Amino acid sequence: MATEVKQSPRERLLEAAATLTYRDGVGIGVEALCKAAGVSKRSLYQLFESKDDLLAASLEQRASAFVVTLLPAANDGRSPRERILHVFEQVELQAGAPEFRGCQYLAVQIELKDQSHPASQVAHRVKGNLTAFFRSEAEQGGASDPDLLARQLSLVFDGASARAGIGADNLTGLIAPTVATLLDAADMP
Amino acid sequence: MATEVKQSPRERLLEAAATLTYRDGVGIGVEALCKAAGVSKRSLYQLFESKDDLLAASLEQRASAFVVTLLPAANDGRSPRERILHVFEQVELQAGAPEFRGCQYLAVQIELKDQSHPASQVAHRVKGNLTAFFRSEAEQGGASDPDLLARQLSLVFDGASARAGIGADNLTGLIAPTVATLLDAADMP
DNA sequence: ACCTTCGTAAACCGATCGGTTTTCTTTTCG
DNA sequence: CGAAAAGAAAACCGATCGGTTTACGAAGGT
Repeated sequence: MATEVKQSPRERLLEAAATLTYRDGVGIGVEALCKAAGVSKRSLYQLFESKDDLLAASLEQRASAFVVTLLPAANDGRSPRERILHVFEQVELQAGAPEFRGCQYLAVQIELKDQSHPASQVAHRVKGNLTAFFRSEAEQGGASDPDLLARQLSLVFDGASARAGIGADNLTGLIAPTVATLLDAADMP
Repeated sequence: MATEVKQSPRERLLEAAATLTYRDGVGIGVEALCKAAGVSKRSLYQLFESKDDLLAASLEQRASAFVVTLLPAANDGRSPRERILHVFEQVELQAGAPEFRGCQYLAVQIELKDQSHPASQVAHRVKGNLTAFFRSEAEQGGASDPDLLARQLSLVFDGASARAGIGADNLTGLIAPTVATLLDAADMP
């Protein structure tokens, strides 16, 4: 039983917004968004309050895909250390793709420069969730300072995806040893 | 003897471009730039080819201030380890300022999303210079893998300033132990 | 004093911005 | 089938974009 093959205008708009905003930035015009989604501007403004609202909603929807792609399954048999390393393996994997441009949640916040923008707040929450995941695993794994380790891992996550996104580093042979060093220093087996 | 107290239109434009672009993003209009600089659009386009050219030139000029602020003096008596730590102390210091928005060179590259843009290329070079500084100090300090260490430190630099810039972390108690851990792991005394 | 140079202010250009409205076609459902 | 709702296409709105041009005032050197 397949899920609907046909996407609703709403779904097409959300997908187009996520894709084009990621590629071209939040400055992308609504005209281009509508064209890519095959949806009229009229429909857009019936479904969403504004372009900002659409952007926030598209980030919100992508959040689930974001965690599904990066995070390990809820209770696989692996150790917290392995589960943390899994996240960074995924990052390195994604960074290999030619269209990779870094973490979209970080990019949106940097581009908007307005913490009160609805899309910025969604991005802030998503990033907070990732840090919370790291902290939870750190506690589970008996890290000496779970909070510090979670912040360090988040820092590496953002630094790595940002530098890969701007072409400053290709990450090969970089993330794994860095994360391992931090985990070791936190006495996390 | 003081340098000219009066700034030329060129200098005022470069400063306004750096300041306003950092605060509002590269999407800032030329009208606003001219107004802030107290310079007419006519003069702008006599002094610079285009807005993109002005942006690139302003980043170029700020590059020297960037290194002067962050990097230690050429041959102070300190050890490479201390000289590296000095950079991160400066970052943590800057991040405390309320108007801090992260590294402007990273922000410009993320906002432009175009590696061939003249301003992106300036930013790329500046970032490369910082990595080169780290590598040079790492070699001087006898790090086991100077190239790896330099990439790790650049990653921490960008991750830290980005996360501080978007308000995801205030960096207190984070950078120093992280950098120390990486230096230790590289056997750099 | 004169003329040239430099620079500001402001009008102007076509294009595009986010957003609204009108018109016409397609779909849906009783 | 026929009415009603949905949606696409496109004209339209005022504002603003990057960039050009015109017109006029304030210097500067001789």
